[in-house]
Amino acid sequence: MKDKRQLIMEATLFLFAEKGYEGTSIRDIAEKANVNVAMVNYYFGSKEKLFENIVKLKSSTTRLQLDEIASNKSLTSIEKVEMVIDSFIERLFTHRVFHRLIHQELILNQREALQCSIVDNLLPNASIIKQVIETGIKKGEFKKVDVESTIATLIGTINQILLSKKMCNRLMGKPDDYVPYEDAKFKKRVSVHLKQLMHAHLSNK
Amino acid sequence: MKDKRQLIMEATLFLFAEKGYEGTSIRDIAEKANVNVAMVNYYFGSKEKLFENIVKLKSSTTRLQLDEIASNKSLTSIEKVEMVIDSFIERLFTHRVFHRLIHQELILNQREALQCSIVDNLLPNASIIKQVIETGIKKGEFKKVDVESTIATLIGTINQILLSKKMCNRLMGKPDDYVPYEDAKFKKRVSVHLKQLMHAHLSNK
DNA sequence: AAAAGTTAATTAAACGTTTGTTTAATTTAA
DNA sequence: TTAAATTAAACAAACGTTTAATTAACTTTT
Repeated sequence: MKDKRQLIMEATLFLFAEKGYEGTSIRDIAEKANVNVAMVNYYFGSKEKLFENIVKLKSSTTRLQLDEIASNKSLTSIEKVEMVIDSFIERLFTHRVFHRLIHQELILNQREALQCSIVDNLLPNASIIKQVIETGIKKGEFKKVDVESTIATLIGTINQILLSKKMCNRLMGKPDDYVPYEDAKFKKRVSVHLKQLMHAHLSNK
Repeated sequence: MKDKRQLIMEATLFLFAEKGYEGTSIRDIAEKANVNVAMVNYYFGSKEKLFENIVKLKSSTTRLQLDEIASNKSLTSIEKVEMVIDSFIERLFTHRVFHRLIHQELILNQREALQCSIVDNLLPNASIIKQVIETGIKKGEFKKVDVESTIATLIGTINQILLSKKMCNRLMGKPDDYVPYEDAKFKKRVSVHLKQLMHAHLSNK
């Protein structure tokens, strides 16, 4: 049987992403994790500390793939961008529950400290892409685009698709009960779109 | 002196967008609007109905400009896209507080009915853009792109910039206390980026 | 190996607040 | 005089958290 700490964190992650921080009660969490209410405060001290624990744990595993791509010297800039796109899509789609949770916190302006730690954890990823694009521009492989806005487009497109299932399905012409995030075809579609988009936007053919 | 109904709705809009639905109490609202707690339920019946009232009121004023652009026959498709971009940026930047609020609701999966009415109100705008792009493709002015994904890029880019000030500033290389949304230069920057992007992505030069 | 002792894990119940909402009384306006 | 607007106070329910008692899991001692 699983560690209760872990059971609680998994249940919390799921419920927070589904119903938000304020919308989820400790009793909800305890029920979902099949533990006594008191266990949550026993292991984590408080609801807010439980939240911080989850964010820290989940954030610690990030950023490895991106670094690898950026530092690979046998790739052209556009190849790197394409790999970054696939890496991003794969990562965000897989961790979409957590992704939705941290974006709820970003949109909300409460819990300043937590928001800072989220931004600090997300930004290095953006910086790697930034570096890739800037290098491409210096080498003359890319046009002189607005690098920061281009990153906003990359991340924003994926977020637009990822953060609201209902909106995504309606926008992409799918039925309401369709679950796009587990469909490999759908992932491929987003990947192809972003690669075409970035190629047209960046490449100095 | 202003109508109390309106005072309550304005205070609610501000607080909901700032602290979320669950994070805002009726007492918070009453204090901000300088009215008695009982006034909220007296005028609106319940917290949830108050929410619905705000969404309906704010949504009713949408969609007029976009229709005008789409049906203007003296414009080329790319000109229409450019005008849609500016119209979108202007609109979302101006109503960014409300915009943040409804996106909180979209990301959360509670309050199904409210989510539906939000999607129903946002989607027609997307459909107009869709129609513009599809017409451009049929006329041969545009490449055969993934129309739905292209719209996700358009909206997603603006959302990425609009929904979190902290993330926006860090991403765009601005100091933390900078307020991008009231800076005309910043709006211009986003507009220029999106137009360049869409031109490269769509145009069949 | 059994018993006793010690710590950790787990529980049901209660704590004091805060929540959205309602009541019943009072003031204001028509 | 009548209806609408406004108020302070109270309502029950739900909240995060704590308590005090009990069980389980190890250690140590015999």
